[in-house]
Amino acid sequence: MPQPRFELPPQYDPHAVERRLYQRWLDRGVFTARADSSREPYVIVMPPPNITAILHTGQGLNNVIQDVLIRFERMRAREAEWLPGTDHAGIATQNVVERLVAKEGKTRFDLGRDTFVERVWAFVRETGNTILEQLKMIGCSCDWSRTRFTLDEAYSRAVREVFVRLWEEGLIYRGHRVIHWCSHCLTALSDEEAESTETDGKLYYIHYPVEGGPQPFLTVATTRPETLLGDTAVAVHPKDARHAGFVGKVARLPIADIPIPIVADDVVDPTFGTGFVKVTPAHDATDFEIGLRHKLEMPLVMTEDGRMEHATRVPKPLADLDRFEARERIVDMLKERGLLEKIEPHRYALRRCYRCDTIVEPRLSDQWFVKMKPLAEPVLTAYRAATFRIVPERWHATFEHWMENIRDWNISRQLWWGHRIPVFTCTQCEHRWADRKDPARCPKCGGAVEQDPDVLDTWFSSWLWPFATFGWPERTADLARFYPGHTLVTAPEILFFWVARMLMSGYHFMDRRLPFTTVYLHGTVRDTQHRKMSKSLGNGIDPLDVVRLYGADALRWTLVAGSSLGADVILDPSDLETTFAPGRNFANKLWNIGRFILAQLPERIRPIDDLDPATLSLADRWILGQASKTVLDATEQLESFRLDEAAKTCFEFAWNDLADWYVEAVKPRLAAAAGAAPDVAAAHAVLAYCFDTVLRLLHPVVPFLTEELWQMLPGRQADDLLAVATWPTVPSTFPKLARDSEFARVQEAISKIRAIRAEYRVPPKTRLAAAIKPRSESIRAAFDGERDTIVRLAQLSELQLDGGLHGAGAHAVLGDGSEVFVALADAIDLRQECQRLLGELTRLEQQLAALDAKLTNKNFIARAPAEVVAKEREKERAWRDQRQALADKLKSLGCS
RNA sequence: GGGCGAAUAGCUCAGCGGUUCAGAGCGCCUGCCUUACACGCAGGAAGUCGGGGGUUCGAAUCCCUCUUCGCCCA
Repeated sequence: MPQPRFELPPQYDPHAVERRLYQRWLDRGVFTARADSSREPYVIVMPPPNITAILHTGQGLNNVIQDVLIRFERMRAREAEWLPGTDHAGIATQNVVERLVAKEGKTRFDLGRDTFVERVWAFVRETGNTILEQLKMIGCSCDWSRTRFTLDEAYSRAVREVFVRLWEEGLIYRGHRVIHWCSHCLTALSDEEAESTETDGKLYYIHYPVEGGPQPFLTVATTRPETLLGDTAVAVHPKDARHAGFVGKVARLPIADIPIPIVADDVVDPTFGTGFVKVTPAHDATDFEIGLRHKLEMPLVMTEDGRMEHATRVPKPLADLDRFEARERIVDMLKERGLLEKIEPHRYALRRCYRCDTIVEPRLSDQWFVKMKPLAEPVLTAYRAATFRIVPERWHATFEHWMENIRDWNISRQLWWGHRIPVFTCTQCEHRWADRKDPARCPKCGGAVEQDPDVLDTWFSSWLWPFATFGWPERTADLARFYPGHTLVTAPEILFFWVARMLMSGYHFMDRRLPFTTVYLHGTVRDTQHRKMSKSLGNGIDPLDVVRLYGADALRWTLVAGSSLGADVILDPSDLETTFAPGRNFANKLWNIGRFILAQLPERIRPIDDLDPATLSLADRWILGQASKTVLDATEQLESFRLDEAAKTCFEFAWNDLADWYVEAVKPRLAAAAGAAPDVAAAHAVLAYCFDTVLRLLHPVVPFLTEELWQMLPGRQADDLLAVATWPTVPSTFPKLARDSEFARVQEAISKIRAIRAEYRVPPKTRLAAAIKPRSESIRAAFDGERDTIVRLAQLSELQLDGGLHGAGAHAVLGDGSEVFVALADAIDLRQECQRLLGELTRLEQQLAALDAKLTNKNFIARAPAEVVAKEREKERAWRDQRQALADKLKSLGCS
């Protein structure tokens, strides 16, 4: 026996290979796309994680999916660009650093704006690359040479350019209206950032005394009693007959004791509460509209940090109280005055800050807005014209609905960390304009200028990600080459925040070219109770723990194979062992398949298409056919984003076909390989080809393990890398090799014999004599050709193909009617044997009865497609053969 | 209140009109350390495909409805 070329440990050790291989890929620059390449580009831009983020499983899933796609296309000879980067995350980052500053007993106001911002920069410089480094640990093949940050100088120029252009186009305006305000972050939020959650709250019914009305008081219902201090009217629906007599009268606001008008307005929902609605224009968006229509006062009765404050409206005991304390106090005061009718439980949507979870307060203020309709409409049209698509398709309605009902975007944030809004105001002539450069003087009067103190919403920079990252507004080679991109992979949570806006900015600023052709929305990672994994719930899984325990490939495999297109991924944080066993087990299996095959292969292997088909066994032809099918299926599945199916297709080929059957079947041939018989050369060539092929197919999902094994295949050059090897295709010679499916008969015969052995408890090492009586001469040839395989895999001492064996034994019938006999002598129990065969016969007769009913049904014959009918007839023939064979067996055994 | 999705083996999920179609992985049972792998091999048990109604020659698969759960938008 020749010396094996490798001595490999029986268990795959991911840690030994991952770091080394990743470094090798980096050194060879295989992740770096070239703008001057002649290859067709394939571009993915990574959803930039927050600069402060550390990797969680959801991002792991997101990035592994992207990596599978980019590696697949890279192997398909596309110029693959996967652009990584981070997002400055205004609110989140500022919050993190504020907490650090707080530990020193200070606030950002103590430090002052410039010092604080410098502090954030220092923090970002120190920790900002954490998550990108973590992506390397899980194998992500990003083009690190093009890593971007939304506050990079060049990127900031793009943000400013976009702002100024929109300003010039009249799409940016100053709005005086009620916005969502976070009293913790002290900033305005967009509609999307104020997340609404169903909440169990209370509905308070409050009496407002009325002067000269039909009754001495009216009753309003509210969820926020403390806001009544800001009421400037009570409204009813104009057609509400119950309350018509009140309109035009004056109510007295409880506690504040201020007269307010009773008005009629269409927006009042007469079915809500009592039909009377308190109107608080400065603290409710709907009430603000009512206020405008009725020219009401709009007093703010709260401070920016959520405390009650107003010179005349907020009385002493309430002044300076937090809004929720004030609510309790006001309720008490109303009770004392007999003005609280009742409190009812009430379920309603409450908005919370998406960064700090504080309950958002609607608040009247001045903010910068972007007019969205002109940006959204062309994208909607393009979408309807199928210029790009969303997968899975079910997001269609959600996307359209949001785009159709798009609302203007509040882009100012009262923060310090971010892109300062480039709007300048002259302190003398009050001229106001947006500028690409910081102006020293007012261009109109030469007066001193002041810049708007606010910064832009972070999403106002990330919506430019697909082109600002490539150098826009400069006309760079990168931009020409890598815009527009192809696939955007993200979670549905940010479909509106980010995806829709990128589509709009891309269309608007990049000559009506959308930034990608496909938006792939994947699922959410949840625990076994279907709760989203989160830091606050403590139900997260640290992907790097998984890497340490089981390796990056096991993590990747579990995530990819475990999530079908767009479906949520359920993982058990309390049992990593069970959760990631499939990935670890498969990695180890593949390792061991390699361990065996690599030990068998000589230095020189015949190329697969050099083989003379005449020298191929049935098993050879079968496995090559399975390989072809696997290549075609896996490719098609990856192309249509069904990554889990692609993974499983390869899994089944590697494990069920190659390892369980082919490798076992060729062992005798390999063992007998003293000389260089053509038979052995063929086995080597087929093994090498199949293993090489499946490594290529699996590389996008489990890159480390496959690269490591692939390096060891014979004939590798020193600088060959699987990461840039070509994607398999089916050789043109294969169809005529692969046509034969007769190996399935051999498998079935072996399985039947094994089942008999198990049933009669034959010890594994005991070899039995067996006979097969083939149904036809061609079937006989198949069994004859794989005689050694059957003998080996069924643990036989001999195999006769002409029914030569008689006596006590067990019987079985194959699908095609061929008969199997296993000699068991004393071990046989005739009653058991009869029962078993009778059971099979009964099952078969039931199936046949159902089939007969189908075939005698005139409607079926008439209406079902001819090929379906033909297939059923064929099936019936085979089953009748089986039944006949079984009946004969029963008769010959004397069963009754 | 409107929209979307899910409900299939103990668990996590595939299958979404016709192939013995009721499947996979994990778990479970039986037997095996058969010189690639016990993270393995062989054999096996296990589900009236959430309930009801309909369309069809034929329904886990399409339609309606109900129940439960989840998500999004008011």
